[in-house]
Amino acid sequence: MNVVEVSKVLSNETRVNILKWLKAPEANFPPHQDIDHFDDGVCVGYIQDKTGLSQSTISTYLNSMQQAGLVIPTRHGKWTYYKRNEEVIEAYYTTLKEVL
Amino acid sequence: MNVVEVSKVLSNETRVNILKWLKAPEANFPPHQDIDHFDDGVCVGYIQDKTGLSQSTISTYLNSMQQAGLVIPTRHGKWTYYKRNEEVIEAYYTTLKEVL
DNA sequence: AAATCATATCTATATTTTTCGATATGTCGA
DNA sequence: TCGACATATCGAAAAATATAGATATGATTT
Repeated sequence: MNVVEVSKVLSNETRVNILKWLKAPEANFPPHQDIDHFDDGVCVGYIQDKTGLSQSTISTYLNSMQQAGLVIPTRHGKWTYYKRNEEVIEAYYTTLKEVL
Repeated sequence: MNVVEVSKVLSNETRVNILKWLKAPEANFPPHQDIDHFDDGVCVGYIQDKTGLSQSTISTYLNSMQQAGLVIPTRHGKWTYYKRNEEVIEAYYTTLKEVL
């Protein structure tokens, strides 16, 4: 976990919101068509709808978040689901507390 | 305390280092000429020396850190001392934990 | 196999951030 | 009050980020 890299992700309102929403997918997103759970997170399209930004922008965001280790992608058919990576998020807190 | 604004500050290695160093000034900086304590933090010149960056860059950094509420400046004669603002740093942790 | 759908990647432009040198401001000492 | 010193601010160039449309890839459906 790289503090600077994670901080870059968090220095954008939309990306912070995505992480926030993914904390409670049932409350923030409609149910998926093919699956009846959010165990692997939420598909890109739903996240895009909620932000109002373009598909490519959201895909880029999610990619940077994945690079930083904050989210984990899982492919289900034609959809990619993204969920939070709680370990890395926790590690960010911990490292900040230690280092800062 | 604004999460995005603070995150922007933390998305730079040098600025993270400055906060780190200011946690233990005695260990990281030489004693000041005019004062024999670090109660108000460390003067800009010492911080600049330690980073190797230009005077104007460090002044800009410290200004952005102050805007974000992370540090508090105090003027002593011709020197400006900067110290950490523990309350805001703590608020950042707390808010992250809640929000994220 | 072709059309369709979801997502990723590429390319390009606009905006923001980084960083510096030059200059301004404020303070002290001669 | 004048020069020297510490810091702040200004203006500019380079680098990074944001964002979108176009296109590519991978999977499903017909």
